[in-house]
Amino acid sequence: MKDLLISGIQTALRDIGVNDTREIHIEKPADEKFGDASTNIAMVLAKELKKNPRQIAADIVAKLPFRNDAVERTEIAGAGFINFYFSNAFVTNAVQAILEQGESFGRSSVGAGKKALVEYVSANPTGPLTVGRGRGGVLGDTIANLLDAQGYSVTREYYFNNAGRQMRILGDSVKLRYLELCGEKMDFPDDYYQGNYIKDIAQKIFEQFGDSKKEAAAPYFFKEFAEAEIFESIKQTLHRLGIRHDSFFNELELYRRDCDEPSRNDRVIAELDNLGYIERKDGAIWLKTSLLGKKTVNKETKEEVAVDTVLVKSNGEPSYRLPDIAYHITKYERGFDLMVNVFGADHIDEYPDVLRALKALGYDETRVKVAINQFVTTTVNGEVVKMSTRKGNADLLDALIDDVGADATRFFFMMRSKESHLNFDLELAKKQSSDNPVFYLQYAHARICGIVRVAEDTSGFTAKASEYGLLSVLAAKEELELAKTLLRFPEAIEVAAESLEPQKLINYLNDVAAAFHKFYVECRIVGEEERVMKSRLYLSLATRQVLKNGFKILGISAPEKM
RNA sequence: GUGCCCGUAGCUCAGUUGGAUAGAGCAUCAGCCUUCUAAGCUGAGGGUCACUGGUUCGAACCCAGUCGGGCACGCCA
Repeated sequence: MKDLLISGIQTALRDIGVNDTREIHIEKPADEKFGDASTNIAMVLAKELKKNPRQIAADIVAKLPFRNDAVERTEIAGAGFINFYFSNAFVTNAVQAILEQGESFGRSSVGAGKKALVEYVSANPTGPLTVGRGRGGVLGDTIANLLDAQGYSVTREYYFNNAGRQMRILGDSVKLRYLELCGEKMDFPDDYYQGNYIKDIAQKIFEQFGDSKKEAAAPYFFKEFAEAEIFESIKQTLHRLGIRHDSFFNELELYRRDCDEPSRNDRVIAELDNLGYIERKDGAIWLKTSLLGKKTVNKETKEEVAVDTVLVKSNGEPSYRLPDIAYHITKYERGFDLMVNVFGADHIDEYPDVLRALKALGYDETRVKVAINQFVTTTVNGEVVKMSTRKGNADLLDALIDDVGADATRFFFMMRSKESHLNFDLELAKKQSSDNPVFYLQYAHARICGIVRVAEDTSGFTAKASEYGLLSVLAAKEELELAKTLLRFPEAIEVAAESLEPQKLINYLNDVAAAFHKFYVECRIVGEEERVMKSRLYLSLATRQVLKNGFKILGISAPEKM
């Protein structure tokens, strides 16, 4: 529809002598009395044509080429808006198309033939997932679903590191707890992992091996045992939320040297060196981000200074930025056209360095999109609970799912814009289980299922494609309003996918549910004259289809009874 | 101090990328079930869109500055 309007306006513009390919903005007016769609093109042109915008609007309208009957009438209003009113026939025909397309309604082919990689969760296996991680996981999973709906071939990836200092501390923490179980009294350092899960893992080892591991002959035994346990629990938690990954990328891959071949990390250094972006100083290897536009301000002098970034520490170990760069290169090599990274606000300073390096190496860095989500503040009875895996008082994602269920958990994480801090009151979420916002949407779906069941039982209704034409009977205000809302679904997905904001899809589905509930209250279905009843049943079925398709993308269930 | 994010109704937040009278949920108040699910619908009250300037036909949205909150600023990841 939008395309039809735009091409029509372009034709009209040509006819009145405005010849350019400017973007024509079409929007849905806030107030229904201003029609179903409107454009501000006349006001945009007013300045350069030096004419009254209303006059320009009149000129355009006079030349609009709509020969078919999709647009019933066109009006000029306000300062020069051109408002379009769709015909009922156009709207009801489009609803028929929803029923015909079924599960594929809303899907698009704009990403067809393109490969997208979405990286999310990517927590190192040092402990159970926290509530904060859950938000990124849910957002990533849904963004992947959105891109899939846009036609992309999507790979979901989890990037992790099972080496390094953090993992050593993990192994040592488990070992200490284990030795305690073996009856040895010892101090447990503050900077070790304090969580109860450490004790649980130690207990498991003790039950399995008794005190036979006391001497810790294999230095990595505790670390590896703990890693396997924790990874399993992370996957289990993700599974409860319907989050899955197609591939797990181990950071160690980037360090591996096969038969004296340089590692991927080595190659990044060598290539950057060739390009003159490497400097060796103080025993470390630096990326000269000073040449790539990185600046900061000196605290004392308040002058802007260019700064460099360490890639390899003086002890010979790469800093995390080097493997990050190498990792991204594997994404390009694997042929991805779009790479989305979902991570928390604490990584906000990291990715610009990576992008700078990629650009310097000749990669198109605009193919990388970063979706930063702000933190989740968890409160209990109004008091903020701070999260820290190390401290062990973390509010665990699993506990949250136990409390409010998977649907509500997913929904809460997505219902706020990802740039906003999410205020998740655990007590409230528990209590709210009956008037939780997710139920507003699901209730609409369940209601439709109820109506259809009654229609089947009382009048032997079964949906038949040959009867879809009865939708043309629809005429009531609430019916048409609902129908028009349903038609916006493909655009809602597109906007949500492009902005990487699942929340925009939720807002749209809220409109659908609201429009349906209003329709339900005003328009009886079962018991009405047959043609009316059926037209309303088909409208309801189309609504159910849109809700169902939307829920699938959001990863929440579509209950038939509530 | 520097960078990013946020500041909109009593509370939690939307606001279609600069449009028409700024919206929803919760909370408060007043209505709607002998008929398909009242987890719903209708209405009322509630606003200096943090503040000050600027840009223009037009600003919650863009620019500059100020105030307040969060996060990050390491040869940790």
